[in-house]
Order: sequence, then C-alpha cells, then structure tokens
Amino acid sequence: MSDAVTGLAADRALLDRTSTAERVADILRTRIIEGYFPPGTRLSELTIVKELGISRNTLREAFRLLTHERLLMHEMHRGASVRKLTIEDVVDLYRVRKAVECAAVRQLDPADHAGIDRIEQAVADGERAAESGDWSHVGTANLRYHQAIVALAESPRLDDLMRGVLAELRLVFHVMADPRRFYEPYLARNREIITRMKAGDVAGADTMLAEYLADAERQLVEAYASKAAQP
Amino acid sequence: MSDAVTGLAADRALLDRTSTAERVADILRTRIIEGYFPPGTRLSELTIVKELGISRNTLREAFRLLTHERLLMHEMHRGASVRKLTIEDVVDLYRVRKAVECAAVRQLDPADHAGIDRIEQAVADGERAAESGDWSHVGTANLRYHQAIVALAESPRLDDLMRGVLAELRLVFHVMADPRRFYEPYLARNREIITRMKAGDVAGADTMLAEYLADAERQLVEAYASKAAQP
DNA sequence: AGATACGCGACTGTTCAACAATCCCACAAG
DNA sequence: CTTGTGGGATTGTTGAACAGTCGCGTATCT
Repeated sequence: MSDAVTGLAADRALLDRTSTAERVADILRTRIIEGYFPPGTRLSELTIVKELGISRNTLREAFRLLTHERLLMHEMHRGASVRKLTIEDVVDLYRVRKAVECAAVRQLDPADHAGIDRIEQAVADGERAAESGDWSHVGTANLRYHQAIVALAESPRLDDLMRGVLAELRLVFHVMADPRRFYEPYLARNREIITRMKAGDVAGADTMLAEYLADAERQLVEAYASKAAQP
Repeated sequence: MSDAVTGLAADRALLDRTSTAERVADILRTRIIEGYFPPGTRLSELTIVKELGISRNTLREAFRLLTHERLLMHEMHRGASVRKLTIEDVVDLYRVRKAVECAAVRQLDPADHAGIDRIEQAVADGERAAESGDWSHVGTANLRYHQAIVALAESPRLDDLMRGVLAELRLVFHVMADPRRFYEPYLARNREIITRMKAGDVAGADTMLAEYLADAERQLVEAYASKAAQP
C-alpha cells in the first residue's frame, strides 16, 4: 500500500511530533506577537527556564528559532531580547511585500479557482469581523488575505518568507492606537482587488495592490515617527 | 563622539565575534557547497564532534543553523544529512529568483551608479575568468552578478533571501557535468542586460532577465531529469 | 522459502551541572 | 567629567548521563 493510495503522506507532519524547543518557541512567539513582551524586553534565560521547567539548552534552541524569524535579537554575552523594529525595518518589510505580493499577482493563473477562493474567503471573513466590530479579528483576516495572495505563486519558499514578514509586521502594528481607523479603509480595497482578479484584470489588481501597500507603509511610518518624537 | 561622526558602526560586525556554532556552520557550509559532502550524505554527530574537537551541543546548534538555510535536512532520530534537492525544489528556487531579481530590476533607479557599477564589475570579472578558462570562477562571478542585481533593491531581507537561494542552487549546479557549456552562453546575456540597464531600458532588462532565468531553469531541470533516469 | 517477530548495537533527543568568559553597574581615583 | 577597578550576574561551552528510536541481523513460525 503506497502513500499515493492511502493519501496519508500529508498527515505526516502530525506524526513527527514537534520537539520541546519548538513548543517553547510557540509559547514565546505568541507572547511576543500579542505584545506581552514589548519590543526591547530582555528575556532572561534563568527566569524562563525556571518558569517553564525546561533546560537551558532547550530554551536556547527556542531562542535560536525565534532569532531566525527575526522576532528576537541575539547579542553575544548579552542574551536575547525582543526585536525593536526601526523605520528602516518597516520600509524594508514593505519593499519585500511589494516585490513578493505583486509578483504573485502578476503571474496569476485566472483558472486557479482554488487560489482565488482562498483569497475571497479571507476577504469575506474580514468583512464579517468588521460588521461585528471585532477589529483584532479583522487584522488577522487581513494577514491571511495577504498570505493567500502570495500562495498564488505556489512557492513554499515565498510562503515561508511571507510568514516571517507578517510575523515581524505584527510587532509593528501595535503602534497603531486605533485599529479601526487603520484597517477599515482597506476592507473595500481588498474587495476591489479580488474582484479585478476574478475578472482577469491582472494588471489592474497589480497596481491597486501596489498602491495599497504604499499607503499602508506611509501610514505606519508616520505613526512610527510620531511615536519616536515622544517616547 | 557619535557613530555618525566616526562612521565605525559599519565595522561592528568584525567586533562581535561569531559564536563557535556559527564558525562550525561556516566550515560545514563550505564543505557542502563545494561538494565535499555530496547530497544525501549523513553527517554523524559523533564523528564530526571528535574531528572538530567541539561538544555535541555546539555541533547540533550548527546543524540547526544549516537546516534553516535548507542546506541540511533533519529527521527525528535519524540526524542531519545534506539536502537532496528535487526537481520541484529547482522550480521553486527559480520562481523565487524570477520574483526577486525582476522586482529589483523593475524598480531600478537609473541614477544609482554605485549599484550598476557593482553589477558591471561582476560581469567583467566573469568575462576575464572565461578568457583564462577558469570556469569555476565564472560560476562564482555569475552568482555575484545576480546577488548584485538583487542588491539594487537595497533591501537587507531580500539580500538575505537571495544569499540562501544561491547557496541552495550551488547544491544543484554540481549536476552540470560541463560547466563551460552551462555558463558560456550566459556571459553575453549578462553583458547585454547590464547594457540595457545603463541605457535606462528597464523594461528590456526585465524581460531579458526573465528569459535568462527561464532558460537556466529549463536546462537544470533537464539535467536533473536525465540524472534521475540513471542513478 | 518467505514472512514475521525479536533483540542487540549504534545513534540521536533531552536534560543537567559545572566552569570559563563576558557584561553591567557601582564605586573610587585622577 | 572622564577613566580605572572591582564584584555579581548572566551567558557561552563543554562533558556526561539516560531514555527513546532506528537499522539490521538472527531466530522463529507457517
């Protein structure tokens, strides 16, 4: 009986159970992303080791995972701390987004209904969340929307890259004091972009997405600059 | 006296000594890239630990670094082995290259003489190496050429991504038995692309580069398929 | 004979404790 | 105000230990 017959190969990821370090990284990642550990916080090895009941080596492994995701910063003999993104980082992140997301849209195959459906589902989810006033949910739906756009390229490496980029951006989004004002205008634009894609207007979707990203970048940079002015 | 005055901040990287794990990773990376450890080779912890005189924990950290770079594959209770790239991997790598390199070219600022110079230098270096028949040198010059193209975007994250992509591709290039036949045709094309860029013909450079990448991909996939036919 | 079950050796996953190296901070001296 | 000089805390690295798992050869059964 081969994998092709049983179709079990896909469930393999559930089988190789994750290592302790990965689970620790999951815990820390959530804390960081949700703002429990604000940027700049130094993560003491001894403290966390005692609280989680794991060994230092395991924790250090988790640190390495998160450092590679650029959520932590690691300095020799100074330990790990939550990354503090600069304005240059924000600009760079949007450069990556423009390159990757637009490339994915530009090579869209109009026959890829599965891919387009995933995007539309994320858009609809965001709209529902907005109606019920759950702006945090709108935020995660928006991330899923952009992840789905990149998924159009069907490239595992670009998917990975995008996952990391969006995780980093979540560090940034905390500076937006009013999530509603930030996210609301993008709901209609998301809807319009997906409409163009379904109509086969790839070039139109491309330009709209590029403008969308430029606007979001400008807004974030402004919020960042005003925050830096009065720390 | 501030950093802005002394300009020493750039040399900081020389100061923070790299950790032992990173140096070990450097050693192994070179061996892997140069083909000393062919794809599929299992790297025994005990053997390497004894030969390099380091501890298992440190080596395992180095393994982790290389696994993140996708040069090693790690399986539970089976250890680390040199990645064996599949045809799907090659296709994916070229998808990434197309997205990133073309994006960098498309947003080229014709006034960025420093960036264009770096590219032209790599092209000239490759041409010189070709004249003296050093085809291995032609290969590394070619990699520097593409790295320089991505550098046009001035994005640290895209630079990083590209570095990893090119390292992976070196695993693949070993299947090309005749490096001359592989690299020679690209010399003229590299020269032509940089000429267009200098002339401000961004769109032309973009299309040429896209065709270049498509051709290289096709050639590699063919070589890969014929190798798989007679292992 | 062929398939299955068992057991052994080798290797990896994880943790712990110890020591060396480095950083941070307070304090003293010029 | 700047420049040494401690000591305490934290990190980097190592070696050893033990449990879990895999690969493979041997034995057993039908």
